[in-house]
Amino acid sequence: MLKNPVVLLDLVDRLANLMRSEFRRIGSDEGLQPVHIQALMFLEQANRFSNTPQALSEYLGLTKGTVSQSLLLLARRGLIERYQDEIDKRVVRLRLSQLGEAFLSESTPAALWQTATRDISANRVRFSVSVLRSIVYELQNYNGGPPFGVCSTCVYCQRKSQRIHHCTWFGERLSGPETRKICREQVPKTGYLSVAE
Amino acid sequence: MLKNPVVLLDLVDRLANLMRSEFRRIGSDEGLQPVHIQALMFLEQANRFSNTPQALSEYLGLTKGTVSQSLLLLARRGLIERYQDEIDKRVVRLRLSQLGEAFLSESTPAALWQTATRDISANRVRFSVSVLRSIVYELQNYNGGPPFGVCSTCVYCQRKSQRIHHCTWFGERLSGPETRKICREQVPKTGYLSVAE
DNA sequence: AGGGTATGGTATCGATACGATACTAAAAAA
DNA sequence: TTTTTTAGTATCGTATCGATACCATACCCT
Repeated sequence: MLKNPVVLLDLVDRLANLMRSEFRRIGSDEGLQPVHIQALMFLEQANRFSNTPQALSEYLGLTKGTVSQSLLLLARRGLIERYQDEIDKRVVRLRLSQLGEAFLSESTPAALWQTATRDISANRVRFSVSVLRSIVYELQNYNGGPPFGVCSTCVYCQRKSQRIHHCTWFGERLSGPETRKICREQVPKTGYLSVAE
Repeated sequence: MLKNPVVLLDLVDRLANLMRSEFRRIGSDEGLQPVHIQALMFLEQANRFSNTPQALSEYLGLTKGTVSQSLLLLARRGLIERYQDEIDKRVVRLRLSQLGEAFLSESTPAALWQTATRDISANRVRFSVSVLRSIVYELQNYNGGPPFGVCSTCVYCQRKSQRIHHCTWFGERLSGPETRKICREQVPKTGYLSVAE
Protein backbone atom coordinates (compact mmCIF):
# COMPACT_ATOMS: atom_id res chain seq x y z
CA MET A 1 0.00 0.00 0.00
CA LEU A 2 1.31 3.36 -1.04
CA LYS A 3 0.81 6.11 1.48
CA ASN A 4 0.22 9.57 0.17
CA PRO A 5 3.27 11.27 1.68
CA VAL A 6 5.44 8.64 0.01
CA VAL A 7 3.73 9.38 -3.28
CA LEU A 8 4.62 12.99 -2.76
CA LEU A 9 8.26 12.08 -2.15
CA ASP A 10 8.18 10.06 -5.29
CA LEU A 11 6.87 12.97 -7.31
CA VAL A 12 9.42 15.37 -5.89
CA ASP A 13 12.24 13.00 -6.73
CA ARG A 14 10.85 12.45 -10.14
CA LEU A 15 10.43 16.14 -10.90
CA ALA A 16 13.96 16.75 -9.72
CA ASN A 17 15.24 13.99 -11.99
CA LEU A 18 13.38 15.44 -14.92
CA MET A 19 14.73 18.92 -14.30
CA ARG A 20 18.17 17.47 -13.79
CA SER A 21 17.96 16.01 -17.27
CA GLU A 22 16.80 19.36 -18.56
CA PHE A 23 19.70 21.12 -16.85
CA ARG A 24 22.09 18.62 -18.33
CA ARG A 25 20.71 19.30 -21.77
CA ILE A 26 20.98 23.04 -21.27
CA GLY A 27 24.51 22.90 -19.95
CA SER A 28 25.84 20.46 -22.50
CA ASP A 29 26.60 23.14 -25.09
CA GLU A 30 28.86 24.95 -22.66
CA GLY A 31 30.16 21.80 -21.04
CA LEU A 32 28.37 22.62 -17.82
CA GLN A 33 26.98 19.99 -15.48
CA PRO A 34 23.55 20.14 -13.86
CA VAL A 35 25.10 21.21 -10.59
CA HIS A 36 26.65 24.22 -12.31
CA ILE A 37 23.28 25.33 -13.61
CA GLN A 38 21.86 24.97 -10.13
CA ALA A 39 24.69 27.05 -8.71
CA LEU A 40 24.11 29.82 -11.24
CA MET A 41 20.40 29.81 -10.51
CA PHE A 42 21.10 30.04 -6.80
CA LEU A 43 23.48 32.96 -7.24
CA GLU A 44 20.88 34.72 -9.33
CA GLN A 45 18.52 34.62 -6.37
CA ALA A 46 20.75 34.76 -3.31
CA ASN A 47 20.67 37.96 -1.30
CA ARG A 48 23.78 39.68 -0.05
CA PHE A 49 23.90 37.64 3.15
CA SER A 50 23.84 34.35 1.28
CA ASN A 51 26.10 34.71 -1.74
CA THR A 52 28.98 32.66 -0.36
CA PRO A 53 30.40 29.20 -1.09
CA GLN A 54 29.32 28.09 2.35
CA ALA A 55 25.70 29.04 1.77
CA LEU A 56 25.71 27.38 -1.62
CA SER A 57 27.05 24.11 -0.28
CA GLU A 58 24.37 24.07 2.40
CA TYR A 59 21.76 24.87 -0.19
CA LEU A 60 22.89 22.09 -2.50
CA GLY A 61 23.57 19.62 0.29
CA LEU A 62 27.14 19.05 -0.92
CA THR A 63 30.40 19.38 0.93
CA LYS A 64 32.20 22.68 0.77
CA GLY A 65 35.17 21.05 -0.94
CA THR A 66 33.01 19.80 -3.75
CA VAL A 67 31.28 23.12 -4.18
CA SER A 68 34.57 24.97 -4.08
CA GLN A 69 35.71 23.06 -7.15
CA SER A 70 32.50 23.74 -9.03
CA LEU A 71 32.84 27.43 -8.25
CA LEU A 72 36.42 27.49 -9.46
CA LEU A 73 35.24 26.07 -12.75
CA LEU A 74 32.48 28.66 -13.07
CA ALA A 75 34.97 31.40 -12.28
CA ARG A 76 37.44 30.10 -14.87
CA ARG A 77 34.65 30.17 -17.44
CA GLY A 78 33.95 33.77 -16.49
CA LEU A 79 30.38 33.02 -15.47
CA ILE A 80 30.78 34.24 -11.91
CA GLU A 81 32.97 36.71 -10.08
CA ARG A 82 34.57 36.23 -6.70
CA TYR A 83 35.57 38.97 -4.32
CA GLN A 84 36.64 39.21 -0.75
CA ASP A 85 34.30 40.35 1.95
CA GLU A 86 35.27 43.72 3.40
CA ILE A 87 34.63 42.87 7.02
CA ASP A 88 35.50 39.20 7.30
CA LYS A 89 38.54 38.56 5.16
CA ARG A 90 37.92 34.82 5.13
CA VAL A 91 34.66 34.91 3.31
CA VAL A 92 34.43 34.95 -0.44
CA ARG A 93 31.48 36.70 -2.01
CA LEU A 94 30.04 35.47 -5.26
CA ARG A 95 28.01 37.12 -7.97
CA LEU A 96 27.03 36.37 -11.51
CA SER A 97 29.19 38.08 -14.09
CA GLN A 98 27.61 39.76 -17.08
CA LEU A 99 28.44 36.63 -19.01
CA GLY A 100 26.75 34.52 -16.37
CA GLU A 101 23.63 36.65 -16.42
CA ALA A 102 23.58 36.51 -20.19
CA PHE A 103 23.94 32.76 -20.11
CA LEU A 104 21.00 32.37 -17.77
CA SER A 105 18.78 34.72 -19.71
CA GLU A 106 19.61 32.97 -22.96
CA SER A 107 19.43 29.37 -21.83
CA THR A 108 16.51 30.02 -19.44
CA PRO A 109 16.82 26.78 -17.47
CA ALA A 110 13.39 27.30 -15.94
CA ALA A 111 11.61 27.73 -19.27
CA LEU A 112 10.47 24.13 -19.47
CA TRP A 113 9.19 24.35 -15.95
CA GLN A 114 7.33 27.54 -16.71
CA THR A 115 5.69 25.84 -19.65
CA ALA A 116 4.75 22.82 -17.61
CA THR A 117 3.14 24.93 -14.89
CA ARG A 118 1.46 27.33 -17.29
CA ASP A 119 -2.01 25.93 -16.85
CA ILE A 120 -1.92 25.58 -13.08
CA SER A 121 -3.77 28.31 -11.26
CA ALA A 122 -1.80 30.74 -9.12
CA ASN A 123 -3.75 29.59 -6.11
CA ARG A 124 -2.87 25.97 -6.56
CA VAL A 125 0.78 26.84 -7.06
CA ARG A 126 0.75 29.00 -3.96
CA PHE A 127 -0.86 26.25 -1.97
CA SER A 128 1.71 23.68 -3.07
CA VAL A 129 4.50 26.11 -2.35
CA SER A 130 3.32 26.45 1.21
CA VAL A 131 3.16 22.68 1.65
CA LEU A 132 6.62 22.06 0.22
CA ARG A 133 8.03 24.96 2.15
CA SER A 134 6.88 23.47 5.41
CA ILE A 135 8.42 20.14 4.47
CA VAL A 136 11.73 21.82 3.70
CA TYR A 137 11.51 23.54 7.04
CA GLU A 138 10.91 20.27 8.86
CA LEU A 139 13.67 18.43 7.03
CA GLN A 140 16.05 21.20 7.94
CA ASN A 141 15.18 20.84 11.58
CA TYR A 142 16.48 17.30 11.48
CA ASN A 143 19.33 18.16 9.22
CA GLY A 144 20.85 21.13 10.96
CA GLY A 145 21.30 23.30 7.92
CA PRO A 146 19.70 26.69 7.39
CA PRO A 147 16.24 26.64 5.83
CA PHE A 148 16.63 29.27 3.09
CA GLY A 149 13.66 31.24 1.89
CA VAL A 150 12.65 34.62 0.56
CA CYS A 151 13.15 37.61 2.84
CA SER A 152 9.65 38.94 2.55
CA THR A 153 8.15 35.95 4.35
CA CYS A 154 10.69 36.01 7.17
CA VAL A 155 10.00 36.90 10.78
CA TYR A 156 13.08 39.12 10.82
CA CYS A 157 11.86 41.21 7.93
CA GLN A 158 10.17 44.38 9.17
CA ARG A 159 8.52 46.89 6.88
CA LYS A 160 9.61 50.37 7.89
CA SER A 161 7.89 52.40 5.21
CA GLN A 162 6.61 52.15 1.68
CA ARG A 163 9.94 51.06 0.25
CA ILE A 164 12.21 50.57 3.21
CA HIS A 165 12.45 47.22 4.98
CA HIS A 166 14.68 46.24 7.83
CA CYS A 167 16.22 42.90 8.70
CA THR A 168 16.34 42.51 12.46
CA TRP A 169 18.64 39.51 12.17
CA PHE A 170 21.48 41.20 10.36
CA GLY A 171 20.40 44.64 11.52
CA GLU A 172 20.53 46.16 8.09
CA ARG A 173 18.24 48.01 5.75
CA LEU A 174 16.75 46.21 2.81
CA SER A 175 15.38 47.57 -0.42
CA GLY A 176 12.11 46.26 -1.81
CA PRO A 177 13.73 44.07 -4.49
CA GLU A 178 16.11 42.65 -1.92
CA THR A 179 13.24 41.29 0.12
CA ARG A 180 12.29 39.05 -2.77
CA LYS A 181 15.64 37.29 -2.80
CA ILE A 182 16.66 34.13 -1.01
CA CYS A 183 18.29 34.29 2.40
CA ARG A 184 19.95 31.50 4.33
CA GLU A 185 18.77 32.82 7.66
CA GLN A 186 15.13 32.96 6.70
CA VAL A 187 12.68 31.84 9.36
CA PRO A 188 9.18 31.72 7.90
CA LYS A 189 6.41 33.70 9.51
CA THR A 190 3.52 31.67 10.73
CA GLY A 191 0.98 31.91 7.99
CA TYR A 192 3.63 31.18 5.42
CA LEU A 193 4.58 27.91 7.00
CA SER A 194 1.61 25.75 7.77
CA VAL A 195 -1.37 27.73 6.55
CA ALA A 196 -2.19 27.86 2.90
CA GLU A 197 -3.56 31.38 2.73
CA MET B 1 11.01 39.49 -8.86
CA LEU B 2 10.45 35.87 -8.03
CA LYS B 3 7.48 34.31 -9.72
CA ASN B 4 5.63 31.64 -7.82
CA PRO B 5 6.18 28.74 -10.22
CA VAL B 6 9.92 29.39 -9.99
CA VAL B 7 9.67 29.30 -6.23
CA LEU B 8 8.02 25.94 -6.56
CA LEU B 9 10.84 24.69 -8.78
CA ASP B 10 13.26 25.93 -6.20
CA LEU B 11 11.52 24.02 -3.44
CA VAL B 12 11.35 20.83 -5.45
CA ASP B 13 15.06 21.02 -6.21
CA ARG B 14 15.82 21.76 -2.63
CA LEU B 15 13.73 18.92 -1.26
CA ALA B 16 15.37 16.58 -3.72
CA ASN B 17 18.80 17.77 -2.60
CA LEU B 18 17.89 17.25 1.02
CA MET B 19 16.60 13.75 0.39
CA ARG B 20 19.64 13.04 -1.72
CA SER B 21 21.80 13.85 1.28
CA GLU B 22 19.60 11.61 3.39
CA PHE B 23 19.93 8.79 0.89
CA ARG B 24 23.68 9.23 0.87
CA ARG B 25 23.75 8.97 4.63
CA ILE B 26 21.58 5.88 4.58
CA GLY B 27 23.60 4.15 1.91
CA SER B 28 27.00 4.99 3.32
CA ASP B 29 27.07 2.03 5.69
CA GLU B 30 26.60 -0.38 2.82
CA GLY B 31 28.67 1.64 0.39
CA LEU B 32 25.59 2.47 -1.64
CA GLN B 33 25.14 5.72 -3.51
CA PRO B 34 21.95 7.79 -3.53
CA VAL B 35 21.08 6.50 -6.96
CA HIS B 36 21.16 2.94 -5.65
CA ILE B 37 18.69 3.78 -2.93
CA GLN B 38 16.45 5.38 -5.50
CA ALA B 39 16.66 2.29 -7.67
CA LEU B 40 15.73 0.02 -4.77
CA MET B 41 12.81 2.23 -3.88
CA PHE B 42 11.63 2.18 -7.46
CA LEU B 43 11.81 -1.60 -7.65
CA GLU B 44 9.86 -1.84 -4.43
CA GLN B 45 7.01 0.00 -6.12
CA ALA B 46 7.22 -0.96 -9.77
CA ASN B 47 4.51 -3.23 -11.10
CA ARG B 48 5.23 -6.22 -13.29
CA PHE B 49 5.14 -4.18 -16.48
CA SER B 50 7.72 -1.76 -15.24
CA ASN B 51 10.39 -3.75 -13.42
CA THR B 52 13.00 -3.53 -16.17
CA PRO B 53 16.29 -1.66 -16.57
CA GLN B 54 14.71 0.34 -19.36
CA ALA B 55 11.85 1.56 -17.21
CA LEU B 56 14.23 2.43 -14.39
CA SER B 57 16.47 4.48 -16.62
CA GLU B 58 13.48 6.43 -17.91
CA TYR B 59 12.27 6.90 -14.38
CA LEU B 60 15.61 8.20 -13.18
CA GLY B 61 16.31 10.19 -16.32
CA LEU B 62 19.66 8.44 -16.83
CA THR B 63 20.97 6.55 -19.82
CA LYS B 64 20.44 2.83 -19.96
CA GLY B 65 24.17 2.19 -19.90
CA THR B 66 24.55 4.08 -16.66
CA VAL B 67 21.64 2.33 -15.05
CA SER B 68 22.87 -1.04 -16.24
CA GLN B 69 26.04 -0.55 -14.21
CA SER B 70 24.18 0.45 -11.09
CA LEU B 71 21.99 -2.64 -11.43
CA LEU B 72 25.01 -4.88 -11.82
CA LEU B 73 26.35 -3.52 -8.57
CA LEU B 74 23.05 -4.09 -6.78
CA ALA B 75 22.93 -7.63 -8.15
CA ARG B 76 26.50 -8.34 -7.03
CA ARG B 77 25.56 -7.19 -3.55
CA GLY B 78 22.62 -9.55 -3.62
CA LEU B 79 20.10 -6.77 -3.15
CA ILE B 80 18.19 -7.46 -6.34
CA GLU B 81 17.56 -10.47 -8.55
CA ARG B 82 17.53 -10.52 -12.31
CA TYR B 83 15.68 -12.97 -14.47
CA GLN B 84 14.80 -13.28 -18.08
CA ASP B 85 11.37 -12.47 -19.38
CA GLU B 86 9.50 -15.55 -20.59
CA ILE B 87 8.03 -13.97 -23.70
CA ASP B 88 10.63 -11.46 -24.83
CA LYS B 89 14.03 -12.99 -24.24
CA ARG B 90 15.73 -9.62 -24.54
CA VAL B 91 14.17 -8.08 -21.50
CA VAL B 92 15.55 -8.52 -18.04
CA ARG B 93 13.13 -8.48 -15.14
CA LEU B 94 14.18 -7.10 -11.81
CA ARG B 95 12.94 -7.67 -8.30
CA LEU B 96 14.16 -7.00 -4.82
CA SER B 97 15.79 -9.98 -3.17
CA GLN B 98 14.98 -10.85 0.41
CA LEU B 99 18.16 -9.07 1.36
CA GLY B 100 17.06 -6.02 -0.61
CA GLU B 101 13.68 -5.97 1.04
CA ALA B 102 15.29 -6.37 4.43
CA PHE B 103 17.66 -3.52 3.68
CA LEU B 104 14.81 -1.20 2.75
CA SER B 105 12.71 -2.09 5.75
CA GLU B 106 15.66 -1.60 8.08
CA SER B 107 17.09 1.57 6.62
CA THR B 108 13.67 3.04 5.77
CA PRO B 109 14.91 5.76 3.44
CA ALA B 110 11.55 7.51 3.57
CA ALA B 111 11.45 7.71 7.36
CA LEU B 112 12.79 11.24 7.53
CA TRP B 113 10.28 12.30 4.92
CA GLN B 114 7.47 10.67 6.85
CA THR B 115 8.49 12.55 9.92
CA ALA B 116 8.71 15.82 8.07
CA THR B 117 5.24 15.42 6.60
CA ARG B 118 3.69 14.11 9.79
CA ASP B 119 1.84 17.30 10.64
CA ILE B 120 0.54 18.05 7.18
CA SER B 121 -3.09 17.16 6.71
CA ALA B 122 -3.98 14.37 4.31
CA ASN B 123 -5.97 16.83 2.27
CA ARG B 124 -3.09 19.18 1.81
CA VAL B 125 -0.80 16.33 0.84
CA ARG B 126 -3.36 15.03 -1.63
CA PHE B 127 -3.76 18.46 -3.12
CA SER B 128 -0.01 18.91 -3.57
CA VAL B 129 0.27 15.45 -5.05
CA SER B 130 -2.25 16.36 -7.71
CA VAL B 131 -0.39 19.55 -8.56
CA LEU B 132 3.00 17.88 -8.80
CA ARG B 133 1.53 15.00 -10.72
CA SER B 134 0.20 17.31 -13.37
CA ILE B 135 3.59 19.00 -13.65
CA VAL B 136 5.28 15.63 -14.11
CA TYR B 137 2.76 14.84 -16.77
CA GLU B 138 3.44 18.08 -18.61
CA LEU B 139 7.21 17.74 -18.36
CA GLN B 140 6.93 14.27 -19.80
CA ASN B 141 4.99 15.58 -22.76
CA TYR B 142 7.96 17.71 -23.70
CA ASN B 143 10.42 15.04 -22.77
CA GLY B 144 9.07 12.02 -24.56
CA GLY B 145 9.44 9.61 -21.71
CA PRO B 146 6.63 7.69 -20.08
CA PRO B 147 4.86 9.48 -17.22
CA PHE B 148 4.78 6.73 -14.57
CA GLY B 149 2.06 6.65 -11.98
CA VAL B 150 -0.03 4.29 -9.89
CA CYS B 151 -2.33 1.91 -11.72
CA SER B 152 -5.43 2.77 -9.81
CA THR B 153 -5.56 6.30 -11.20
CA CYS B 154 -4.99 5.21 -14.79
CA VAL B 155 -7.50 5.37 -17.61
CA TYR B 156 -6.59 1.82 -18.62
CA CYS B 157 -7.42 0.40 -15.22
CA GLN B 158 -10.95 -1.03 -15.19
CA ARG B 159 -12.55 -2.44 -12.11
CA LYS B 160 -14.20 -5.76 -12.99
CA SER B 161 -15.44 -6.82 -9.59
CA GLN B 162 -14.73 -6.38 -5.92
CA ARG B 163 -11.15 -7.56 -6.17
CA ILE B 164 -10.49 -8.03 -9.85
CA HIS B 165 -9.17 -5.22 -11.99
CA HIS B 166 -8.24 -5.27 -15.62
CA CYS B 167 -5.61 -3.31 -17.52
CA THR B 168 -6.90 -2.55 -21.00
CA TRP B 169 -3.46 -1.46 -22.12
CA PHE B 170 -1.63 -4.69 -21.45
CA GLY B 171 -4.85 -6.71 -21.56
CA GLU B 172 -4.15 -8.50 -18.31
CA ARG B 173 -5.84 -9.02 -15.00
CA LEU B 174 -4.64 -7.09 -12.00
CA SER B 175 -5.03 -7.87 -8.34
CA GLY B 176 -6.01 -5.18 -5.90
CA PRO B 177 -2.50 -4.67 -4.48
CA GLU B 178 -1.09 -4.51 -7.97
CA THR B 179 -3.22 -1.50 -8.80
CA ARG B 180 -1.40 0.44 -6.12
CA LYS B 181 1.98 -0.02 -7.75
CA ILE B 182 3.75 2.20 -10.23
CA CYS B 183 3.38 1.62 -13.95
CA ARG B 184 5.32 3.19 -16.76
CA GLU B 185 2.33 3.27 -19.08
CA GLN B 186 0.09 5.07 -16.67
CA VAL B 187 -2.14 7.75 -18.18
CA PRO B 188 -3.92 9.64 -15.42
CA LYS B 189 -7.68 9.82 -15.42
CA THR B 190 -9.10 13.29 -15.60
CA GLY B 191 -9.89 14.16 -12.06
CA TYR B 192 -6.50 12.92 -10.94
CA LEU B 193 -4.63 15.25 -13.20
CA SER B 194 -5.82 18.80 -12.99
CA VAL B 195 -8.53 18.74 -10.38
CA ALA B 196 -7.63 18.60 -6.74
CA GLU B 197 -10.62 16.69 -5.48
C1' DA C 1 11.62 -17.63 -45.35
C1' DG C 2 15.38 -13.90 -45.06
C1' DG C 3 17.38 -9.09 -44.94
C1' DG C 4 16.88 -4.64 -42.63
C1' DT C 5 15.78 -2.20 -38.73
C1' DA C 6 14.25 -1.45 -34.00
C1' DT C 7 14.66 -2.54 -29.23
C1' DG C 8 16.55 -4.16 -24.55
C1' DG C 9 20.84 -4.78 -22.39
C1' DT C 10 25.82 -4.95 -21.62
C1' DA C 11 30.89 -3.53 -21.99
C1' DT C 12 34.29 -0.12 -22.08
C1' DC C 13 36.22 4.39 -21.62
C1' DG C 14 36.97 9.18 -20.51
C1' DA C 15 35.41 13.12 -17.96
C1' DT C 16 34.18 14.75 -13.73
C1' DA C 17 31.25 15.13 -9.43
C1' DC C 18 31.76 14.02 -4.95
C1' DG C 19 33.39 12.92 -0.19
C1' DA C 20 37.35 12.53 2.79
C1' DT C 21 41.22 14.39 4.44
C1' DA C 22 44.55 17.61 5.12
C1' DC C 23 45.71 22.19 4.87
C1' DT C 24 45.83 27.69 5.19
C1' DA C 25 44.26 31.88 6.87
C1' DA C 26 41.30 34.81 9.37
C1' DA C 27 38.25 35.43 13.28
C1' DA C 28 36.67 34.56 17.78
C1' DA C 29 37.22 32.91 22.30
C1' DA C 30 39.90 31.57 26.19
C1' DT D 1 48.81 35.49 24.01
C1' DT D 2 47.18 30.53 22.98
C1' DT D 3 43.42 27.84 21.54
C1' DT D 4 39.56 26.93 18.94
C1' DT D 5 36.35 27.78 15.46
C1' DT D 6 35.12 29.09 10.83
C1' DA D 7 35.56 29.98 5.55
C1' DG D 8 37.73 28.36 2.01
C1' DT D 9 41.23 25.68 -0.97
C1' DA D 10 44.09 21.61 -2.54
C1' DT D 11 44.56 16.88 -3.47
C1' DC D 12 43.23 12.20 -4.11
C1' DG D 13 40.43 8.02 -4.68
C1' DT D 14 35.94 6.35 -5.81
C1' DA D 15 32.22 5.89 -8.61
C1' DT D 16 28.52 8.28 -11.39
C1' DC D 17 27.47 9.38 -15.82
C1' DG D 18 27.20 10.00 -20.97
C1' DA D 19 28.99 8.37 -25.31
C1' DT D 20 29.98 4.88 -28.15
C1' DA D 21 30.19 0.44 -29.65
C1' DC D 22 28.46 -3.92 -29.42
C1' DC D 23 25.33 -8.23 -28.89
C1' DA D 24 20.98 -10.73 -29.01
C1' DT D 25 16.30 -10.94 -29.73
C1' DA D 26 12.16 -9.20 -31.86
C1' DC D 27 9.67 -6.98 -35.46
C1' DC D 28 8.85 -5.56 -40.30
C1' DC D 29 9.14 -5.92 -44.87
C1' DT D 30 9.04 -7.95 -49.53
